Amino acid sequence: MESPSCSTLTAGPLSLAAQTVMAALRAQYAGRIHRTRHSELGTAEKGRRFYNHSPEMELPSQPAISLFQSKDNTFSEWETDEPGSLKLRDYGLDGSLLALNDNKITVSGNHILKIHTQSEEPFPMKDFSDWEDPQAVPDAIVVPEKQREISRTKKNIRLMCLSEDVFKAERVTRAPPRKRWSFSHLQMPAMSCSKDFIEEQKSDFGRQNREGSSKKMEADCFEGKMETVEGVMTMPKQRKDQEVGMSEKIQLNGLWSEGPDKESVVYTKTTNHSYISEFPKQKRSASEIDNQIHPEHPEGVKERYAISASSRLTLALPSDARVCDTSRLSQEERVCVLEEASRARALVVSMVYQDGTTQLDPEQKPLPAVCGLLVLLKKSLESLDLDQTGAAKERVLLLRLEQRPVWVQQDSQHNQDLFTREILLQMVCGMQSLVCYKSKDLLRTILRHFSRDLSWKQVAACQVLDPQIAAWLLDPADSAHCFQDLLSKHCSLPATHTPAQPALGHSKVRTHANTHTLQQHKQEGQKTVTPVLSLSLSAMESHSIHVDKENLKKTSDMLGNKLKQLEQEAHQAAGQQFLVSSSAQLRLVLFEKLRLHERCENKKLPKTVFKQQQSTSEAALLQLQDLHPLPKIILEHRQVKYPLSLSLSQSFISSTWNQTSTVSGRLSAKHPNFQALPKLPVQITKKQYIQGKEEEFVTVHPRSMFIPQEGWTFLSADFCQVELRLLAHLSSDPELLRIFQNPEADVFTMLASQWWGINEDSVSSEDRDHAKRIVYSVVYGAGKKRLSGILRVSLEEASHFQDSFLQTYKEVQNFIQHTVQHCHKYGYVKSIMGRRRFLPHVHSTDWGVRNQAERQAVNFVVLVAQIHDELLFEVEDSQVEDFAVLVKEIMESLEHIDCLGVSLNVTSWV
DNA sequence: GATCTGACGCTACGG
DNA sequence: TCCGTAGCGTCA
Repeated sequence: MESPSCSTLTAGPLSLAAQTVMAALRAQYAGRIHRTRHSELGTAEKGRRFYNHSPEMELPSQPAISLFQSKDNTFSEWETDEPGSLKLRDYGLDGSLLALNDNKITVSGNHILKIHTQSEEPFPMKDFSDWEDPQAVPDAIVVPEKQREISRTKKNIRLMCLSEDVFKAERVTRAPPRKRWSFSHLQMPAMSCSKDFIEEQKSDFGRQNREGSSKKMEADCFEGKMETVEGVMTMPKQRKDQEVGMSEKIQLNGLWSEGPDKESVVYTKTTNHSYISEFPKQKRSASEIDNQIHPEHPEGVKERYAISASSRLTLALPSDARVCDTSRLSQEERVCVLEEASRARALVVSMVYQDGTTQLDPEQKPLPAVCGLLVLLKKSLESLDLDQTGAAKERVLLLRLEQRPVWVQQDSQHNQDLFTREILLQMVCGMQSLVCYKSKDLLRTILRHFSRDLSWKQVAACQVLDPQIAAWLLDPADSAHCFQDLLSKHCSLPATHTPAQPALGHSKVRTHANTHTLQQHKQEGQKTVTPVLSLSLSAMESHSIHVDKENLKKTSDMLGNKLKQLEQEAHQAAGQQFLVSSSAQLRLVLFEKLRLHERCENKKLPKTVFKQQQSTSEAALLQLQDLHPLPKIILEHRQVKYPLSLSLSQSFISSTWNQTSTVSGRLSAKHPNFQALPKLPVQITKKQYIQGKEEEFVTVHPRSMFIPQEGWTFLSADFCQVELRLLAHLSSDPELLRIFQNPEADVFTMLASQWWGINEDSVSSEDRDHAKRIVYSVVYGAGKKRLSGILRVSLEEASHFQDSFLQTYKEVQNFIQHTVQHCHKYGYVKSIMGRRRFLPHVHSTDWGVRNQAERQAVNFVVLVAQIHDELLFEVEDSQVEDFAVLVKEIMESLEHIDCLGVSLNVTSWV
């Protein structure tokens, strides 16, 4: 409100453009695909699902081949089941199907070729007999000549040459998305089969077949919903001499003891006929439920392939005149549509998932596979009549993102794919704005879809406008959970936009800003970051980092041993058995059995936050460690335990980055949280019980578990003490500024050396880290008690340190006071980049609550770093030097923003 | 009886 | 009575 950019934006009513964009999204939301709920299905449909095919349906070659390929979340096509056959699937890091055990499989990159044998045996033993040794699998795979031929003529399909590229079990174990069992290092995917299907096979299907009926059935195998199936197979209690193929072998290997899930597929072998299994009883996925029976029988093989998820999707689409299924357009019409797209002012997009939901629906826990995009071609940003009469004028395109086997594609289908590409390129490389809720997911999908033909660099100029981010910018603390929330929160009709609702106004304003050009975005720094960032994030998520599995195995074994040893020591010291990792049990031992707290009355031991019990935290144990050997053992145990708990089971990992989850404007990462990997190496004493041997120290670097690909190098660059520099700038404290004038100086090292009275050179990284924490805690208002706890000094000393710190840096204190005052006055604080945080609690009458808000205020203003201060790149060896210089230049150039009073120093190393 | 779930405690990380 | 992220483990 006080800044010029804001006042111009907030003063006026909601702009037409903003309203239009939101209306567009709302209209799209209204036109979402209807789903049939589970409860709406007749009971007869609940247990089975099948599709009808014409009798003349033939597979393209003998033996039949089907290609499974998906770069989205899961695979998109399911092949007709042979009677009673069972399928084991596995999914890759990106959710793509890696393997399907139906008799014989082979894997190549993202492509899966499945080869049916015409065997009568559902599970010919020979095919799986070698799976115990994954290396031997290729021998079991037969690739007929004919299929090799196909692979050679159709460039899109790469058939892995078995003799050259050995099928390794590791390929199968790559990045299991969810829980699964392990089979030595081969992890088992899940199996699915429908009981009803089998039974129908026996009765209906068999009879009809004999009668020459045109019906042929296909089992629904929980398409695209692995989690319902995965890890849910219960194994038969049969004799092992009854051949049940691979699954049985697993059981024989004792792996299923880990706990089959009763609720899911139960698999049994009966003596007289085939296998019986049941559907999961509860966890029916939306896609199972939504799959509709196709009302018409498509004819012929090529059509047969068209009955995939997206065609079912089309059937489920409401008869919305605006939706234009691009697959049904003629070539001429496509040209027209392309024209129209290029003329559009903005493209409003949302992804359609395989179960018929879209990005605008509430998010499901496991995201279904993407099978299409809805693209609204906005002709103008001014028209507001979208919901009413003008609705039909603006086209909504439905683009399918599935991939079909090349050999079943007709020319028209091929053309359609080209067309889809064209539109997508228009979207990401074109001049018009791209509006998308959760744009990161969209960009990631597109990048994956075109993994070979499109680099993230090509879409770098893409102008994505994301309402989710816009809403978050307005009120980071209260982010809407789904699009509908967002709509109801910010986008009620313009009439509700009253001056009494400043927050509402803001959101619309931001949306407004989003619909405008980047120049306007530049008025507030964060807006320029927004679109670019979601692109970067999607690129980051598409990239995975290798895990050094050998190293990992070695160290985790070592840590495991150490852990056991420490456990024993702890039990000895305590004089009883107890669960070392349980803080509750430890509390009993420390404070009820040993009563250690009574022996340190002069020190106040920390309490737990909620229950005000004796804490067993590090701070508490440190105070107790001189009284008894146990605390020390526990401390070491925890030190060892943590890195072990982070053990990864994958060869490649890639985090999910969330831009909108934090109130502070930073990024957060999940699965794994790369940001929280221990930075410092952990030193572990490896005691040798063999006489005459010295104690051995082993250092574990958790971050060394990640290795660059061959020929590439990690390049890390970070800002030096951004926050403290920022504090210096904000407070204009002469002392602090003086320190930063020396580019070589490391503040924390200096402080540490002063504090402990040692030479700067002998300050260890731990000392430095310690000093860092102290400085920040003092600056951000830690109490004297807290400080004495951190420093392990008396209250007086801590108090003295605090006073002297604030005396030395007087302006810092002024700055803190000023910030608090500002917060009291306006109810919010603003960071250097213009981001606001509202802190209603500053007006609280509760002293504690108010103080907390005040601390948060100070913290927030300085917590400006949008991203953490370190950037990690994976760079080709040959370019490392040049790249390092470039990165340093770019990062240091940021100091010009807002005429920062201090220079930003960037260090980089390889 | 096995399994799931949410609250809580603690520990990393970042600043 | 520094703050704010994620993640793991225990326990009811």
